[in-house]
Amino acid sequence: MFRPLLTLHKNTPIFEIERHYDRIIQSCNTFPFLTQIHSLLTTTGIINQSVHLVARIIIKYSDFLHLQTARFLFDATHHQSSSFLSNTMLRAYANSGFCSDALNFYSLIRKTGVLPNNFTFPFTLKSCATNSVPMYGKLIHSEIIRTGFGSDVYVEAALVDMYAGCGLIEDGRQVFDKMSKRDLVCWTAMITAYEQAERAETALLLLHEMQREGFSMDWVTTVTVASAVGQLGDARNGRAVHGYAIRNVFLHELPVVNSVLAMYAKCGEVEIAETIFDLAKQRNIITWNSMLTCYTQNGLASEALALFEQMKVFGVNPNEVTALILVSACSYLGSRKHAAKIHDVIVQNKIDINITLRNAIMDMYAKCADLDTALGMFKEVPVNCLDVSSWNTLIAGYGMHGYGKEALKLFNQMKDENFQPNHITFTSVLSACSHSGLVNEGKKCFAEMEIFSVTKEPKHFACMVDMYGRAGLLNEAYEVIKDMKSQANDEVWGALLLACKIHGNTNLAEVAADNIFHLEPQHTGYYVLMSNIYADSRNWQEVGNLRRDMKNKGLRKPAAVSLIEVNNELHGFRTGEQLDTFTRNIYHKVEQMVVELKMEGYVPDLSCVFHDVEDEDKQGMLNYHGEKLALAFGLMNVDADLPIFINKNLRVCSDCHSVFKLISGVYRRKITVRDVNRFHHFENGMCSCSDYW
DNA sequence: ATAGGGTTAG
Repeated sequence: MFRPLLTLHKNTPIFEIERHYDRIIQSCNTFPFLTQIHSLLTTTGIINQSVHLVARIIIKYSDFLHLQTARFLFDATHHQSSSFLSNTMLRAYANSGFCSDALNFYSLIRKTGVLPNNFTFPFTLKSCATNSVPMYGKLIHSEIIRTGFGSDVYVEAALVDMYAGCGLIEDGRQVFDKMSKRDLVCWTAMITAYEQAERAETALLLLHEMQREGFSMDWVTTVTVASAVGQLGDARNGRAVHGYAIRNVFLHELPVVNSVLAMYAKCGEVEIAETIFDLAKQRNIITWNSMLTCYTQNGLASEALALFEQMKVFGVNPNEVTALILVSACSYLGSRKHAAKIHDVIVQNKIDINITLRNAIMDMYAKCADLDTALGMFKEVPVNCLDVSSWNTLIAGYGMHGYGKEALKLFNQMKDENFQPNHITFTSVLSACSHSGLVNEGKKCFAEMEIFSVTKEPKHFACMVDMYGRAGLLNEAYEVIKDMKSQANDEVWGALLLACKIHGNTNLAEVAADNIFHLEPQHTGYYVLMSNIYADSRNWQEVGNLRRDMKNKGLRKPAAVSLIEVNNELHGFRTGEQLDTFTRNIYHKVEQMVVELKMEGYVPDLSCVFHDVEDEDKQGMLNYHGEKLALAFGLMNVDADLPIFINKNLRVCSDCHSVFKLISGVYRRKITVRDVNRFHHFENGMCSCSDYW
């Protein structure tokens, strides 16, 4: 409890009384305690003598997010016309995120004739920035000029930040350029503006300009610069920033640790990120989320989920960002068990499921082959609470499972509900049509893009090429590319290349490959595809040439991983894994499987083996493809009446595809395989993709 | 007796 009033003498000067209560208010840590002090000061009449104490209490109320109580106090005082107290009220609103209240309050005090000063504007501008209300911001800007505060550095920095927050960087830049004297904060504000607008190069150019002017980065600047470098994904530059942070002892600041960690994550330097995480003296939720993101973005979703377990051990509660990261990790893994668990975590921790998170969860279920749950979540939401992404998610979900008709139905329903389809909607619809062989419907949708004034991007053309390719209409596919007004990218040519592989057209394939290798000389997948096409036509010389080409460029086929969940545990299989007793059993099972299938008419597709070896070895290598190992493991361990679900990070090879089809017939098993592009549902010797993928 | 630039997710 605080010292009773009695100990203060009746004649104590007001400044001492102020100092006394000032300390008490500052150290006050509960809301009821604060109201007690408040009423004490009211009954003793002290509050009417001290604007200072009123301000203190207002700020303290806002710390407890009791803005209404703060406002009552403001309205009840006799000092309403003081600029200082109005600024305090404004600050209370602005700093606790009540931005519209702040702006309303600003209008009010302007109307009642309180004079704004150089302190008033930064608070107001901050509210405009976080609220992103450019109209209002510009209005305030003109008032700043009119009232003569246009060349105060604080006000100018706040203006730059306000314009940036409203997405009007150029207006911010104009303010910045006109400044007569710039300090480090202004420079940082401008650099941050570019960084936030994803213009990292410009941000770094401005940084160099700043350094030429003789300023060096402080820790706040370092945070922004690390973000910019992360955007560019340049690991060498990243190490330079990290080094700078170490030399200047900035790593004591948690935001610096977090931004450097996130930077390495974006540069693909998982191990350095891990070291930084391990060595961090303190961690907050952002540190944990950044590390989770690092794993998820670098294809290490299992590590992310394992780290989340750690996080629980440390007693750190997940927030809505954590939820999004975990959901996306699980989408990648395609694990139903984790999907249910993560959904549960979200509910248990009372994380607000806003529409963005809800869409992500629906996407997760779709990618875990659980469309029903996704659809159920969709239907739970009133139509006016959905957004375009909700529709897109479900349309894409149907599409990747090969339910083209349902995807189209949703698309139509979406239009009936007056939602404006965007570029992603059309990508989803077109790819749904293509996955289901709905050529005419696809053509119609493609034409519809103009009606909704959605610009046709390469990815949309790629869908069209894919659609014609699937139908065997290679000329039409080629025409689509020729008709493109913009230049075709590797994605578009890649779709044509795939069509050529499936329909065995080596000549057109060479045209496509030629273009691709010019556009994307580093992309391994296309070399593999083209080399398979040559192998199909028994052109071993060209196969050899391509392989040498790849070797010279230092390209390697990325490691294929197949995941399968058995008894609530996730197992990963890589092609040709080392033999131990565990895998030896599985290899044995595969061989046994192959023998049985051969009796059913299975002929191994040796062209699927990339290596230039004897056919007998090829057969061996084929057998040890990760998805076959996973399947064998599944057959051995999953109950006969349950479906088998395998998730692969690359395309399924055509030999594995035939094996899966045969197994589904001979062993009467339902098998679902998710590859990079889509789902394959195998049943009764057939696949939902109709052998085109 | 008050102020401006800051990190994760999409």
